[in-house]
Amino acid sequence: MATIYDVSVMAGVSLATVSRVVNNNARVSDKTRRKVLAAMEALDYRPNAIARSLASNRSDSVGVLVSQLEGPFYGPMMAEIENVLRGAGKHVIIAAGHGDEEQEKEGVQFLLNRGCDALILDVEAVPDAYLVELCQGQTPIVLINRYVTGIDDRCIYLDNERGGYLSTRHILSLGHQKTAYLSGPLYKLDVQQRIKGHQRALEEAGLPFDPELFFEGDFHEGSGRAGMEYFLRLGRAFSALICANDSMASGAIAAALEAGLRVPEDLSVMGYDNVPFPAYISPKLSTISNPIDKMGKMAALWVLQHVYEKTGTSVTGKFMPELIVRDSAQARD
Amino acid sequence: MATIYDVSVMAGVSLATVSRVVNNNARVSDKTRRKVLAAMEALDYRPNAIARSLASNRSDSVGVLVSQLEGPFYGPMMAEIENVLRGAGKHVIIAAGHGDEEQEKEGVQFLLNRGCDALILDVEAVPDAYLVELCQGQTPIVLINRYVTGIDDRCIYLDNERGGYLSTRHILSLGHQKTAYLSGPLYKLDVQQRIKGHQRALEEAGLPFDPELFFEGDFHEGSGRAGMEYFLRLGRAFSALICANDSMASGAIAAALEAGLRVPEDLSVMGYDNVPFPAYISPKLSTISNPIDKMGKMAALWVLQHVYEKTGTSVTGKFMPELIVRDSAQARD
DNA sequence: CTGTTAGCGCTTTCAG
DNA sequence: CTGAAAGCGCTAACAG
Repeated sequence: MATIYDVSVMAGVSLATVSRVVNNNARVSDKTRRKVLAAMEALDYRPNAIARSLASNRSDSVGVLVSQLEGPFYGPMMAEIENVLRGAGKHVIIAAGHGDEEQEKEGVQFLLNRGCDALILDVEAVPDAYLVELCQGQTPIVLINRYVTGIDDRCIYLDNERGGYLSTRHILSLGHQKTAYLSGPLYKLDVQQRIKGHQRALEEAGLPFDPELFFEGDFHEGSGRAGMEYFLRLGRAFSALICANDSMASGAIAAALEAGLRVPEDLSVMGYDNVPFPAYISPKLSTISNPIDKMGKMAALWVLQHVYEKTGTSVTGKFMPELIVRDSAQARD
Repeated sequence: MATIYDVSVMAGVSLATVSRVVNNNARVSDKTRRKVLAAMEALDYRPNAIARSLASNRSDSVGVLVSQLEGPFYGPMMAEIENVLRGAGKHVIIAAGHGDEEQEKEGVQFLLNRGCDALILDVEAVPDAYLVELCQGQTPIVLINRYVTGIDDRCIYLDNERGGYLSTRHILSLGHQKTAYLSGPLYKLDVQQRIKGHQRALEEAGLPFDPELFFEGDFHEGSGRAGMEYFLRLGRAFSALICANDSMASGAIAAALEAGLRVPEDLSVMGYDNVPFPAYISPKLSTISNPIDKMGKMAALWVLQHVYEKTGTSVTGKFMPELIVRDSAQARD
């Protein structure tokens, strides 16, 4: 691999001059530039990113930490981040936190040690205080999918209370009175907020919240099945099931169908997140939009503006969910 | 940020000694080691990965290039790679190639310049020759989802001809005579192989391949819809649709249902890939397993063995697809 | 406009 | 077992 030194020798100039033409950040005479470019070409010179980082203390790369790589949720987000950043000549280093505090912290350290110019974090297990402290550090941080007071300006998040409210209000407006709720892990803030919205809609309609018709799942299909089976065993009547995400809704529907229920004729089901797949299969899932991809894009734009000083559209932190009516929920007869 | 120098001063030893205890690769007296560890602790010292890479010419990170970040397909693969590597203290840098030759090459360059110790590539647009040359270079390469003669030992791939064969044979064994084929992009090798397998099954059954009942999609749901609509407009009779992946199968089923067809009563549909979602919704998709996650794991193991010299299970390159019978295809009445 | 010269933080011979 | 010292490839003052 040719180094900057090889190029400088071949072009008959100094290291510094080669560096200047590579970085295109200082005046170089046209003639010299041409000589250098020719040498670079001849030697197939590629600047060593590592050395450059060490010397300049920036890496033209931003770190992204997501809780998981698989599943339908984070893909679109990562794709958008990568898109925006790649367009600006920056690169993305991805790590996974697996929803575990230790692993999340480790991932952050890894990205920091690798000299990322900024971090985009989707973390759920670390405490707020840790994040506040992190924001004090040298490396700029953006939080996605989480709201932390004190560092509001670094947060890009969905109004989950509203999402929960919209979902339940839709069900109630269809005439359902008895509803079951299939929740995500209760320690997660967004889960709590979705429940809050659910309860607000109930209250507004003068309906009680029934803690028995409530099941705490883990956001995966399997726990959707488990939840449905639990509700069925309970033997309590309910005509609608409100789920905290689409994956669990899918699992629940599968279990319901297997138990001989028709969806939506016998049971209406609401999802949440508007993940791509369920829209394509029967019954199409009614759900709440969660523009996670747009949030990813926004995070990337924030980084571009604040770290790389590109100007552009202004960045907004709070996103609004929307009701998406399809076929899995219908009016109660 | 504390540097190795700060630690050496505080511990009253030389840089070299600190380096030795950090890397744990040379004998250091217990007493010295303790002093150093204490100093590291006190200063909250974190080795700078960039500097370490520059000096040692290895980065403890491996680059992964996938064609796309979104979609249900690559998530599980990346997750497995990350899992295996993280378990060995290595890290993953992910880039996307978007199925475009320029972007794929750029991505490879990026990963190379970042000093990755090895590359795991899922590329589709670059020519074989490029890959062969790449394998000549310093950085070890593993190819996933692609077979290139000459570098067989670097390839981890699925027997797609067999997958195509299994899918079609299943349909024919159910008594279907008229089948339509919804293909992926024809320039892709695996697509061509799936078609080959399809044709072999047809031939074996003494049935002709009908080029009219053939549609080239792009592997996304939208083209599944488009394909179905195309076949419907054609007005030709067929009782089964064989798809080159699950996403297109989902789209096709959606379009079929909207057109008033029942699946599988009026139309049997086969998918390919065994992506998570379609299993959970009605009708559950019959498909061909594509153990992409296992292939990812295998690639990571290869790297562990060949690059980091960890021993372990032996690595096999060729994976066999399996038929997964669910509900979207049934016997013709 | 161009060259010289210190480093960036760490690893790695080579002596001792 | 430990220390001194020479880089890894590049950037960024500072002179000229």
